[in-house]
Amino acid sequence: MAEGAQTIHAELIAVLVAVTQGVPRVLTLADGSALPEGPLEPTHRSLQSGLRAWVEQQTHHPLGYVEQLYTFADQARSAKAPPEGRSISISYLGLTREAAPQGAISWQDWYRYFPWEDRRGENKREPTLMEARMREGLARWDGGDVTRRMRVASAFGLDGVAWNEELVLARYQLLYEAGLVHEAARDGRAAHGEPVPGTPMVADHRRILATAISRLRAKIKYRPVVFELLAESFSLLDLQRCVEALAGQRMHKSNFRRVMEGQNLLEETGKFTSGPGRPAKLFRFREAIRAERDITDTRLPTVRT
Amino acid sequence: MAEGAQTIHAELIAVLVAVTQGVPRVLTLADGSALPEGPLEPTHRSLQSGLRAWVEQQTHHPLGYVEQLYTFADQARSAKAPPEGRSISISYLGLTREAAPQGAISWQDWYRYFPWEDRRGENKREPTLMEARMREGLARWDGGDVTRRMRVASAFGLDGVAWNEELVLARYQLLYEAGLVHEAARDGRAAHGEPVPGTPMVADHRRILATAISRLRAKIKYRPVVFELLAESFSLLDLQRCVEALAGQRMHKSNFRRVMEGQNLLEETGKFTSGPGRPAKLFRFREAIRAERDITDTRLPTVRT
DNA sequence: GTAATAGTGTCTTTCAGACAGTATGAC
DNA sequence: GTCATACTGTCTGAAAGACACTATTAC
Repeated sequence: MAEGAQTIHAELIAVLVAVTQGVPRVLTLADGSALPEGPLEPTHRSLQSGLRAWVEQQTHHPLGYVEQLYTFADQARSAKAPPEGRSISISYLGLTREAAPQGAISWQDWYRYFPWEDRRGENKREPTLMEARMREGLARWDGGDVTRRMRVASAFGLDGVAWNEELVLARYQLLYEAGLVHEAARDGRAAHGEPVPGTPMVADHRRILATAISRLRAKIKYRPVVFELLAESFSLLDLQRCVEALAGQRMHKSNFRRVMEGQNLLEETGKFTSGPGRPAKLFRFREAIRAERDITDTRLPTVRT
Repeated sequence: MAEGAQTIHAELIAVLVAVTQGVPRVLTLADGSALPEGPLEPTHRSLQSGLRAWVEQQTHHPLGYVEQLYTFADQARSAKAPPEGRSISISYLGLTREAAPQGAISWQDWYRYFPWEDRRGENKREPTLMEARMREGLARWDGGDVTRRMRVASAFGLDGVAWNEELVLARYQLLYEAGLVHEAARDGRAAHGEPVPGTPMVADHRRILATAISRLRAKIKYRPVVFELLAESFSLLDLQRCVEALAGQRMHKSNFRRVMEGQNLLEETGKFTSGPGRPAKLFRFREAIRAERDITDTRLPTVRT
């Protein structure tokens, strides 16, 4: 390979997630149209510490868990980059608790961008209007092509395939290809129907958010990271509601409890909630687990209500 | 964040994996001391296509499956970078079949770098000399500290914890911290015993390789990518040997078959092997699966012999 | 008492893990 | 026949999944 002497511009993009009262939220610019990003500083020792420093300065809140997501450097992204150069964006997923945002940022319900990913309210299973429109557009796009139809069926859980909550990115990608999200029209793609509900974002930020959600939904199943999103002490139902918020699906109470209690991740605080109804035991996360977060296994049930 | 006007140098690092006759192999420079890497070219449309083009030019072999691994940009890495700038390395995992290497590269058994990760020969379970030395060094390092001892136990499967073959990176990291790999001494770390067997690599290449192995061992369990490593048609035992090579563990034959056959990933070719012993049915990978590689679930048994 | 929320007991089905067996080729 | 390799049948125990039940508070 020859000399690579072009000007390169490197940026960090953060997907910061919190869960507040059963709503998964993501930190965005004030109008909710973009994820926060900033250039990589020469003073930063490493990418991760750079991101941590920057986020904590912006939100005045410590960042519990940080994980690298993906690095993008497509030429297509370079429109906003230095004229003769290339822009590299390194995206991160971070877990926190929500705090009053400082400056030109705000917290948004992430299902605002992906309404079809929230299936917690759908017990009766009569397909919603949105679902109907989505299926129709996708059917028009596949046009009978077997491969396309199979991709749609696997991603959206049709034709006898079960819904898999981790396929957030695959679903967004299909909707984009079928021209059913606003970004597709913006990028000059042919539409195969009315755009599906859901707020668009700048550039490929919505795709990055989809990547983050996919990753987080997969991660909580085998690594104890949910706790970064919860308060110091919490009831088992708080924990369940938090997981359900992330997964976009309801779960069986007794199974959830059985699985959580069998793993020795929690310890009782001895305190209880108050208010109407029977008081709930409060738990905390065992301290040792935090240290071995990357090693310790977790399991979660996959049960729908 | 202020203006980030430093000179940035971006490189691609490839971890190319093939499995040949039960040996997982990785592409390295001729002497096996480093992974192949090259600068990101202005002509490359995207990172992935840049890597693909470069690898296929080097190896004269198409690259089946490519996945981004991790992006590094620590200041510590910048020693070899432009004097006043920063170096960003984007690493990729790629799966191929082995071909005669062209130029200054070669294929190496990956267990050459991680002898402790190959547990296929250990039925009788008397700890090897290497294992004994490793435990001794790690015990000296933990020095009775409970947190350290628990990290070691979880990573290496001691004190009643089961061995988890995915924790390749965690194990390497612990050995590094304990000063038991050559890179630790090179970087000026205190040693807590004789270095463990295993060939060192340049800079943090061995850590990158550990990341790749971890990722691949996890991936084959839930996504059908093993097939990128196999010939066009193969027997079930070929498939099993390939998975065992990657996982570093033996598996039960009948369970393996039951699981593979229950998934509708394979189809019979109608042909058979010849040679001594009963001929084996030859299978091929169903073509539809390749298209939905990223969506289709796989399962593998986790069984030790 | 009722309403509301917390928490438990247990049945069924599925499947991972384990082992022992039979089948078909070369010689 | 022996040896070598391919393939199959079936038992067991631990879970996931599903449902119905009891317990403790506020009012």
